[in-house]
Amino acid sequence: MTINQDTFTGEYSYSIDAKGRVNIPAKFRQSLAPENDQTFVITRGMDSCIWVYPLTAWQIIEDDLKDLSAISGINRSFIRNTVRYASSVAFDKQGRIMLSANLLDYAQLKNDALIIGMVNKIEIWDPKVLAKVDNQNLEMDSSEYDELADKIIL
Amino acid sequence: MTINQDTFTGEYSYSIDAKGRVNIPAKFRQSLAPENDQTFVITRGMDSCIWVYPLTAWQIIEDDLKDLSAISGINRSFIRNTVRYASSVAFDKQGRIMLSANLLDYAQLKNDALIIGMVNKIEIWDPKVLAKVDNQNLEMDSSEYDELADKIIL
DNA sequence: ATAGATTATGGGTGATTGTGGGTAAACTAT
DNA sequence: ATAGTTTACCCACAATCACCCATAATCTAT
Repeated sequence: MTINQDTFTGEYSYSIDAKGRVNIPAKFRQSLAPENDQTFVITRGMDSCIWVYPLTAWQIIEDDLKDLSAISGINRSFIRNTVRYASSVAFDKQGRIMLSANLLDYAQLKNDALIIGMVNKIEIWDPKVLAKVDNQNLEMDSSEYDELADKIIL
Repeated sequence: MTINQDTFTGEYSYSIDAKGRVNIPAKFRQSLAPENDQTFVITRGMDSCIWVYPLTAWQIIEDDLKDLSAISGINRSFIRNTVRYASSVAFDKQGRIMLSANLLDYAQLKNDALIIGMVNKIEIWDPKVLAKVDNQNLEMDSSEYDELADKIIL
């Protein structure tokens, strides 16, 4: 029934239409807390994908950034790189959000999108790009993986 | 739809016309709090760019500057360089502000401008200048950067 | 199994936005 | 004062976007 709010799990396959719109899975929309006002913040992910945050989760990040003094050059460049590609988007009556050409290009998205719940955020991938990244990860040394396994009991 | 007021994110590409006018992104104009009276304060940034503050935010900075001791040389030069070139500008019916020849020259702006939301302020860059600064930052020592990344969980 | 509700996808249209230019008032410098 | 320059305000247009409706596929509940 009602699981944790603003928490997302599962993988969904959607299409991107000619206008650059993509559907947010109904389950994700339903678990979005009301105070988000049907609004997400989308930005570049650290891999070649798009990150999607609930609005309120992103505002916490912004508040942290506000506390950084702009006198420090490192702070300025950190703020710039974090915020630069972020924008808030409300989903329409059909549950879709619009993706900018910039983000579509960055994530190499064309017609199809894989949408993945990442607990506190959502990732939007091009299927082929994700498959490639998955393969690279398989070849990685698994020691780091084991480290995590100690921390998180499945 | 009402996100945080006086908070800016995202990157936008605009052109500077022959009269030295540049558009403030519609999203930024909308998130500007009404008490600012459609007015920003523009001044030289600490990088080669123009900083744009909501009027009320700038007034707070001025108050803070009053409290800074003038004994410190750093303080004096900071006050001098930030306040010296500051002026308030209201945007016109089309949402544009005028940039003085002095500021255009400082930021090496010609025909194109990248406008970046920096949470509590806005930066106006020449695209090539920003690209160069981005590259310099990549080469910088990243330990301080990692420290920030530890504090602010994305 | 069937009817009703929900969901995914496509398209149309009016409003908004970005950009260019025009004109008259305000200001400068002779 | 006058001529030249700059600024403020106005209108125009093309491109984009937000919002609405339509339809087919899928899910839900009896």
